[in-house]
Amino acid sequence: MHIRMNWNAVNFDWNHTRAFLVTAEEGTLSAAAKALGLTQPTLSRQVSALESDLGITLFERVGQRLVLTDSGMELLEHARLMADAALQFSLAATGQSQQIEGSVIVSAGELDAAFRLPKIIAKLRREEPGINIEVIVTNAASDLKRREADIAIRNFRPTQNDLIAKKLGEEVGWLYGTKDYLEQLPQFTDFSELKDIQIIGFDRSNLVSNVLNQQGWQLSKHNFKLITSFQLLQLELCKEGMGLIFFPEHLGDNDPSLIRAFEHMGPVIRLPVWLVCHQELRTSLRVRRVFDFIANEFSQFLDQ
Amino acid sequence: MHIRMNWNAVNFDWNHTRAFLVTAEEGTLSAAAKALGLTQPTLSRQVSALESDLGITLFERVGQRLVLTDSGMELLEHARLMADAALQFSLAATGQSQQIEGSVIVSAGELDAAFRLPKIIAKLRREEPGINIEVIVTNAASDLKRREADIAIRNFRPTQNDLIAKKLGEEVGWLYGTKDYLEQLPQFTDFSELKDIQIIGFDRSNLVSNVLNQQGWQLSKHNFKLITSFQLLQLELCKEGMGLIFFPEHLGDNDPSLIRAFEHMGPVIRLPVWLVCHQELRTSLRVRRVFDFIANEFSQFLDQ
DNA sequence: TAATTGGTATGCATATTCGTATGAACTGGA
DNA sequence: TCCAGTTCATACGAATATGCATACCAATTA
Repeated sequence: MHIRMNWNAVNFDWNHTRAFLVTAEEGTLSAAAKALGLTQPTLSRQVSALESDLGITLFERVGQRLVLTDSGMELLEHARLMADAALQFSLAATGQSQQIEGSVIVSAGELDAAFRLPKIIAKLRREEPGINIEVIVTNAASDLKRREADIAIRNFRPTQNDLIAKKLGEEVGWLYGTKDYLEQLPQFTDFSELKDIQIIGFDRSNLVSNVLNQQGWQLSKHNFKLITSFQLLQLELCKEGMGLIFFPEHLGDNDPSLIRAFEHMGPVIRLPVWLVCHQELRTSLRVRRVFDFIANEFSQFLDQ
Repeated sequence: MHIRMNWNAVNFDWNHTRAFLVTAEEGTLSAAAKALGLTQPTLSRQVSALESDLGITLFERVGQRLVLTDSGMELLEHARLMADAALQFSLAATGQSQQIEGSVIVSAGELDAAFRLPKIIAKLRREEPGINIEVIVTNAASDLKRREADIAIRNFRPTQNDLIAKKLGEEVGWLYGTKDYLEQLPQFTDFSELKDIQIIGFDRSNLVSNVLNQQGWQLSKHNFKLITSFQLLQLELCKEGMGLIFFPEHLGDNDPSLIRAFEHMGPVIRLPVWLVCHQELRTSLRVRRVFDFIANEFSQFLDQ
């Protein structure tokens, strides 16, 4: 028995709802337009049309800014849910897509993006010219659930169970420095004799120093006089002899201007490297191809 | 900190998703078209466009019927969820819409209330049956700030800068009288010969006589033996041949019993007509709707 | 006060989408 | 086999939505 459904309630322009949502989230029509690849007048008219359709004023036009009305705030929640559903739809659609042509978004850190991905992507492009690759370079982990990326390279095991992940190996990290910098360090028998050593840090969090101090170092803020989260700048500062950096083994060893510091103490840290992907995308031929390709190629850079 | 969202994943045509859903649920494009108030070719194209966008075949065109593919069936679930969200959005919207309670209060003068508003309100009621109109008829300007009215028709530019106003045009005012009354007036070459002419006045203020005297008349209290601020009484008294009245052009010309007096001298006065609105225009679509409607309809009565 | 910046709304030419009309393919029954 | 009744796809003129240019407005800066 077929139930005759009533579609009247959903018979409004869903795209206008998206226009409303993105405008509310981005704060301005202009920003929303840029985010959606449309123009500001179009967004303006779409939002107005939605207001007219619903019989509700969603935004107060106060001065140069749009401010959500109470009604608008109420509806924004529902619009978010609708967008979530749309996102799931999109994910599922990409997962169902069996055509190899299309684009895949890969999220990676700066070092991977700069030193390892170029060759991998070049090789992939040669083998699969139909696949376009977009690389998002970020320190923070991209949100795969929000679909900021299809595939991500990460240094921790993913927790969310709707993600599929493959451990590619382990990243071995050493401290590196220039030959000159290391030679001018005092011969030491105790870590306290290295109190003036300079390490170029990531940020003000004590992540690196904590790890090192656990191994007997006695590091404080004194030892991190240069701080940047941009790792390529860290590298160049190190090459200028400004201090040591924390760097992956395969990259550091291949750079003739870098030398392992305190090699006899062994590597500073071993980090797992995971390749992560949304579960829905497992069935996508295209995403799977890129996933497997990166997994295969990446291993050469890692300890197994 | 503001999280920069990625809207690419939801940047497909949501309406096409609805087209797909309804088509799948209804079984045929024709039925879906009827359900959505569209036509079958439109649905056909929207579904095709979605298939093209996603790179997926949603339906197998087998014979006269569309049959869902496996991918289509998979995606149908997600489309349903999206429609559920859309339904909730719609329900919330209509709830919010009805939550804007109270009627729209319009303030107008007697002449506008008696002669011009009836047709406008009737037409508005036909187009917007949900909007109740309350009309406040007053000579004095209603205080919008105290919300004695939402919308007011006025003859002067509003001073309070937080009110929204729109100039509708200009009211052209003449002196009118009955044919009989005008014919019994003496032929005159000088205003002094009209010292017994009767003009039905508004009140004891000299507003009208001042204006006329500036144009060469020599009027005094003698000429205002009948005074009432009730303009409809003025009109009826005039029609009884009791004297002249000061009356808007479009109203006077349309009344067969009235004739312009001293037409060769030109209109007595031109007054601007402003439509002014309470702050609530910003939050209430209904107020805005009435405002725009009156603004549009009123123009026919005025010089631009 | 004037210029600049960053925002929204509007007029207009254009590109896209839609509806009407029509055609083609399939189903079921005479 | 033919016909009536469906259904989906295509062509084309009309309606609609879009983008560009611009007006306009508020806030900030010189």
